[in-house]
Amino acid sequence: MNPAANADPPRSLQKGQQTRAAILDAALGMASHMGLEGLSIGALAEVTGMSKSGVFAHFGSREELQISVIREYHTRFEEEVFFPAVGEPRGLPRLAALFERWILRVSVELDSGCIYISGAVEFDDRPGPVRDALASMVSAWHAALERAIRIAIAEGHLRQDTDPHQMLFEIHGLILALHHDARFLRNPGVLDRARRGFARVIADYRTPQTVSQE
Amino acid sequence: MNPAANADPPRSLQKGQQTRAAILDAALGMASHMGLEGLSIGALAEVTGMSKSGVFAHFGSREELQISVIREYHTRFEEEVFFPAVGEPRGLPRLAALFERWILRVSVELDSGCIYISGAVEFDDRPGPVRDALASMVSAWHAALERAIRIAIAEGHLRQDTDPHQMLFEIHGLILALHHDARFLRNPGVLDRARRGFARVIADYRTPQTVSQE
DNA sequence: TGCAAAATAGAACGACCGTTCGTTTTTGTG
DNA sequence: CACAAAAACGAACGGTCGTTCTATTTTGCA
Repeated sequence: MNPAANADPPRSLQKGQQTRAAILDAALGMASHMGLEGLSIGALAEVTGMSKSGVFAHFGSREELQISVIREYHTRFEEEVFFPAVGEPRGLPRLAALFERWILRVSVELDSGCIYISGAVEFDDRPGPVRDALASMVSAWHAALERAIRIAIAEGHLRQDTDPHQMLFEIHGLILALHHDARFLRNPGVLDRARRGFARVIADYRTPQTVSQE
Repeated sequence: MNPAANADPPRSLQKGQQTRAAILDAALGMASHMGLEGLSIGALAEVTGMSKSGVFAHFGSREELQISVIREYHTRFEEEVFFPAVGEPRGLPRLAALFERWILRVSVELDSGCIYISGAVEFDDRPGPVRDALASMVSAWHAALERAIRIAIAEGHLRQDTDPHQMLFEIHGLILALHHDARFLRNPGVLDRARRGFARVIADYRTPQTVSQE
């Protein structure tokens, strides 16, 4: 049925790693739509044009496939959100860049979905390696954000008595609300709502004197 | 295996409605843990001590079962969150009561899960009657909240230029962050974080003069 | 170019799924 | 008490799932 789908394969990777990457790419797309629990090796085989056992052999188990997908998502998230933003100046500019890239990632994902968010709901009651992998990466991301907040405090951009945990909690809420309203309710204009929410949070935690300084 | 589980059945309902209610109760508990997609008629039959076909006959299809669970959750949510809160005085007191009961519902559900939230993630990419039922009830709840905000504006408790949609967006974010951090990350003390976030939102949208008035 | 190793295919498995159907039990009532 | 209606059962169905095995093909290197 499927005309041979491999066009100009780059010679940089071994064949195995190459198809593994292709499978992982398809799996990430599938998990974004159907969730990590919606991942099916059979469907994945159909999409990639290989046999079920061929797909299976690359991961050894469904659970390992799910974890691989999580790791792949983590890598992309780092590349598209974290690394570009840490190039910004320390303090508020960096924090704002992190947030802006974050909301773009979540809302570009109008048709792809954030695995961190959907995974958190899917696995909040399912102990095991998948949940552990997911939780550790979400926690790492939150820790990075909290670090950015602490830097902004140290730089004098935010009030000295700012509770970084609390501020992160509120910012994270804006992301989750954006995800919910954009993907589930399909409300238009939610991206700007998230931005306005962020501006209000920043305004609240900002040092009074810097308002006129900048 | 299972010793006859029906102890003193109330005579108010027909037998059919009675067992249907029992099934629905078990289904709600199961859906809270495994999600609406995790609902399985076989597992439900085992829990209630009846046959698969016996359970099935009460709903006619798995989809209808899911919708029934959503409706049941809606009813309980109304009873435990909405109705008691609308007894409070119009304006800020009522809005605060709605929020307080809401966060309790979400965090008491440390071991039961909010179907509105998990369902939104599960069905954001799955068109169909289940998604429609879920969306209509979530929207109804949001509309009720927005109404409460508008009343608070009309009462003069909140600034006249308050954007109800925006404020709802931010409050909803607090709920979602609470749900995420409590259930997935299992962070302690998140309930108070949600309360502090709410207080900050209120403070921002409050009419300046009322601060000293009360 | 030849050959071991890696990659993929293909068939089969046991388990669970939702659903159907015919039968049996239980219910409520005239 | 009898009897029709409602409820519950039990077996079977076609399907999909993850996984295992053995064979076949493809790869990459000596």
